Amino acid sequence: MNRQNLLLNMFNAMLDALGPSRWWPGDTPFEVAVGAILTQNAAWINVERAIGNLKSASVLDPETLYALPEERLAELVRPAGYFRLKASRLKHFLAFLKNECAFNLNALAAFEVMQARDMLLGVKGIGPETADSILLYACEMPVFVVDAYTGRILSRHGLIPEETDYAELQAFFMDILPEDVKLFNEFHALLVRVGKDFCKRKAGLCRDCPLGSFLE
DNA sequence: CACCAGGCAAGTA
DNA sequence: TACTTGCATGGT
Repeated sequence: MNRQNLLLNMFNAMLDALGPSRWWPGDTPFEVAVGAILTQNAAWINVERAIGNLKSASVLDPETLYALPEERLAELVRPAGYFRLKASRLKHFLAFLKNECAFNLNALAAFEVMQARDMLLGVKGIGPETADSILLYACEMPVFVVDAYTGRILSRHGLIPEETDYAELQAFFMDILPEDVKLFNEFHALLVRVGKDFCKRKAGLCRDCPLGSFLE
């Protein structure tokens, strides 16, 4: 079986088992981007609380959040953890949005994907996964998002070495798959769902994985 | 109680 | 370059 069919079969196995995902959760591209920063090393349920706080306070839009004092912002995003750090990162991102995008993420659509990616990576607090999540899920640009689950699932099924880094993992998908936003979106969403429900850090908690018989 | 969750940057050697 | 550490809340 060649590598492309391997990946597509893997995708279909997850899709058959779990159904389509309708991702990323968020009402607007800006909310998606904020969620991408808040979810760094945090449980999504806690990010939902933080976003709920921002909505309740009616501050979840670029201009209002830019003007909000950082201490007040930190207070609102507290449930997401690392709250002072994340308030600072959101402020860096908001300054970028104001200065480079006229407060509108759609401005990134004017650039090539990798150029937009480099711009985001220049923001302090935005690393590869956060940048790619914003590009794919908020801007609908074709980059494959890698996360902790991606490497864990692939290495546990013997497809890659455990120490494979972000760029290599991303290339593993992007060198093979067609450049398709919908495919990249659903593929990553399914990997996260499989990761959450079946592929915990402890290898023992890996029963009934949709990919369990995938490579037998 | 210990461990974990959709990372990232800064410091050390 | 390759490791290590700080950042923090809330669920299991």
